[in-house]
Amino acid sequence: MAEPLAKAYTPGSIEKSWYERWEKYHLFDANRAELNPQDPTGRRAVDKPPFVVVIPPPNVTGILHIGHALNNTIQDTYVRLNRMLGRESLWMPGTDHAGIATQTKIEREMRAEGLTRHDLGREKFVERVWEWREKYGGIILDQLRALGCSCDWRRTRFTMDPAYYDAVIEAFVRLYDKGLIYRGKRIINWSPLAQSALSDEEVIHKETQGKLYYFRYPIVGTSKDEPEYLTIATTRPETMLGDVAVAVNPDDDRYKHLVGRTLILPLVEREIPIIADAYVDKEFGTGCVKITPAHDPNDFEIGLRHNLPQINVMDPHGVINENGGRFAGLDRFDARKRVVEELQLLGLVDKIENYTHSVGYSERGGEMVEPYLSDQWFVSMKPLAEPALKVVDDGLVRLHPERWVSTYHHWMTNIRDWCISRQLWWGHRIPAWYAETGEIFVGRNEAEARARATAAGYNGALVQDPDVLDTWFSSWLWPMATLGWPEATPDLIEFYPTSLLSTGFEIVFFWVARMIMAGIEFMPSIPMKDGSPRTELKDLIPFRDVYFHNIVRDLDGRKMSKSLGNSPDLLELLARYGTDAVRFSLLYLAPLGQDIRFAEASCEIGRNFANKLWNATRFVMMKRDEYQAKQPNVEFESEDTEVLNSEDKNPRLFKAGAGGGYSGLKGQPPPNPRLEKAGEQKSLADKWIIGRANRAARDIRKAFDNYEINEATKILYDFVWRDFCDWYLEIVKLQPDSMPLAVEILEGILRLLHPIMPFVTEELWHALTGAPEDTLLGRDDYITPDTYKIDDEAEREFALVQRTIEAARLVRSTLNLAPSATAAVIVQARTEAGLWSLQSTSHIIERLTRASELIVEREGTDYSSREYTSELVGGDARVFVKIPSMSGAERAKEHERLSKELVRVRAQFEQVTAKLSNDGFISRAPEQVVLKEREKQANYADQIEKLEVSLRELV
RNA sequence: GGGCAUUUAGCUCAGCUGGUUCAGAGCGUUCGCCUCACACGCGAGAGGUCAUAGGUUCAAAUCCUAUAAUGCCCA
Repeated sequence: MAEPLAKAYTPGSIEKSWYERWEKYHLFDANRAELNPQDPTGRRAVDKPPFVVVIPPPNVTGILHIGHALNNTIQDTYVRLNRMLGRESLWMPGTDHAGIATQTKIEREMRAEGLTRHDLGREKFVERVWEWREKYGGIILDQLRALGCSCDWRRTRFTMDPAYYDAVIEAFVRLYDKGLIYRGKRIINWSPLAQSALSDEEVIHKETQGKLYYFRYPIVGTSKDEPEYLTIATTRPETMLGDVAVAVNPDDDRYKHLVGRTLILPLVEREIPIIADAYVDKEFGTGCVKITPAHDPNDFEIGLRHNLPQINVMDPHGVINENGGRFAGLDRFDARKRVVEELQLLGLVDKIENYTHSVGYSERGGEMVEPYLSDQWFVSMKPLAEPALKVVDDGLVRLHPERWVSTYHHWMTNIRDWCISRQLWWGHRIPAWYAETGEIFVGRNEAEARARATAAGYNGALVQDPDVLDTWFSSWLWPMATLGWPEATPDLIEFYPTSLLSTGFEIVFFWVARMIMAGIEFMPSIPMKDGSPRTELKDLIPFRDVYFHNIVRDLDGRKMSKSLGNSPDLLELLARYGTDAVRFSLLYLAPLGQDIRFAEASCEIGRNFANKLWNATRFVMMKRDEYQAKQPNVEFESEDTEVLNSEDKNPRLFKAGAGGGYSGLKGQPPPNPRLEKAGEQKSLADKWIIGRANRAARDIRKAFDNYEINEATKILYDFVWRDFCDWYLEIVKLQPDSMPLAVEILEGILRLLHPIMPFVTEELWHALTGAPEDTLLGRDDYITPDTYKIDDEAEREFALVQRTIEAARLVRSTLNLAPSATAAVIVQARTEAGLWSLQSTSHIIERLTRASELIVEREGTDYSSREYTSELVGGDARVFVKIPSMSGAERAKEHERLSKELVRVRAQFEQVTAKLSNDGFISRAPEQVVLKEREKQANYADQIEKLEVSLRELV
């Protein structure tokens, strides 16, 4: 006999010990069948495709926040669900090296010691980063364990692992050799703080209150009747030092005639041309735009079109350089002031207006980003984007929610080249070597670069590019490289493409789109399982389904973030409420495509639910033991039996997938002594709960399939709490022979819940079934619904019983009857079928309405009187409760209640009557609907009559 | 400026394909209860002009149009 359970659920110790056992018995280990026939899990489904998820690699410097908790709970739920469905399930964990974030963190640490990275030198610095990562890099993975994540930890990968490093270099070399990677001078987003380029995606544009300055540039050689100046407008005065032209719109009649003339650039005294370019907006400012190719991306493009020079006036620290003449040495913001001041002295400032415009800031450091001309490496995106767009358009890769497809489409068709070089030391060093001649040789290592140089006839010195690659240039290979790419490893062949990617939509372009491109570009070199070439897009894509999870906000709608300080300490939250509770609560609150408003107290939903489940199990176990003591012929056993495996001998009422499982019940349930219908073995309540259980199981699967995770969670919550606990367990107290069924339903509930609440369900399942320690629910079968057992008729019939009981309770409550007090109850059914339902459950009604005596009969006698008060059960039944000692005050209260009801019913009667007197309705609405309305009308009329009698008699 | 989404009870949100006694759940709140699993609980109640204005329809929380507010993405 099992140990009695504690009165309340305390998660702490249970969680730790179960996680250890799951690892001990290899629950999380995914294995390739043909490679490992002696699989320790002893369960292999070669006939089903594997289920694979790669974790969005958390940043090594990070700690788990609430958004991670949600995303990883979603992944774990799907992985565990599919594992229980018998698919070989792999959840690949790992972290990325987060170039900028990590380097910044270490440098900050060093600053405290008075050191810079240059004091250490590149090699020593990188060594120090590695030391840091050995020490702290695993923290976030341990936190994922605390969350219950069932990752295959043996396979944990890091983007700087030697093999992964090589994969990144391999990808670079292949793209370079194909001509898809090039080096060039471009305007990039420069962070003066990080001293590095940032990709477009790392820059956040914010509306910023600035000024619009109007400057006059003197025109060269003006005649008397011409204006002396051309006035331009700019938000960044300091860049005028690098101006090389002023552009006007070719259709602008105001300036048409000036095109081809020249201006004197004030302060610098450089003569620059007036050009015409369609880019210029006639309406903006004065219609004249200064052109600074080295400091503005649009100007850069115009400069190229017009063969203009590029004059860079700033150094990497944002300080004006020698090209700025006497302004050299000034910080960019000081230079701005000085330029304006000097122009004012010259009388060349026309006006200065307040102006709100969009300015780029670094996502990471928050500093203002400088558009900056420099030598960088780029990936040509157009050729990669095309097929990556197609696979989403064609539905080979499905996005959830689907509306992201159009956003994806828009981005992919307007894609710009990807700047992949970063001026950092921590990361994958660009495998390019420069010759003294200026030639570039790219190779997988120095030897290869040297060989290529030699082949090209160069034998001099080679110097490697000092820069590293963008972190995303490594993580875009994540689904492939974690499985072994570029080698055709068995893992890669078995588990690629993966099944599901769950991530936040804010990185759809950083990461999701690029992984799709990488898969299509690089996977053709990996053969299929049967050795044939991999050619079809469906085999090249990195994943089938992409789920964009919700953003977690606080109750004020602000995004939870470290900087705002509104994000709860997750580990503390897990400790306080229990991991299962937090997981359940997050999923319960997470509708598809909507943000979550989360407060710590939201975790009470899950905590209370876990406790409810715990107590339901505790109760069922107690009752089962009692029942067993009285029914020695029915054995509850912990061992699985062949009987349960055979559908013919014992069709289970609510059954786990393929293998049966542990209901703790051996043999057939005994015949139920309360037979309601000839030939029927099960009571109405039994048929009802079986139907409800199978309905829930069906709807849950459907919800999971549609990524309506919160829907699945709600169905479970309602079924367990409302149907099973509120009703069925109360009934089991009254019909003990339903005990075996209750055990079976509960056992199924634990299975259904396990992917969401793995700890408590595993614990309770073992307590309930007595399964041995190494037999894990997490590896057992999920519930396969039998839709034919969904019993609409039983649900209708039982609903009448429920509503009848509720009606009686309402009367009792209105009259302040203590729960312990009993009263005589008369239940009248309107139809024969209703009568049967109510009679067959009279033992239930009697108890749950606290009836001292109960009469169930057909409608007829109206008992309304000073002793009897009544409540209508819709139009289907009526309940009388006998209160012989009703006081005047109580009668008044009851009178008020019934009067209100009468008002309500009359209003409904009016409404239906109005509808039915509408000729349009009668003639155009479907016959069924009209009939139903007529029925309603008759019903309401009847109810009105009854209420009127009741009210009269009550006085 | 372009696009997407949201607006239903005090709060957080369901309500799918127009018609189910359609206006719901949880939290909060009010009343009564330690009713032999659970006070992290049980029973009962109060509480909403479904953002606004039009339209389609026999019939609109639901479909269409416009407007407003809020949020996000892109420029």
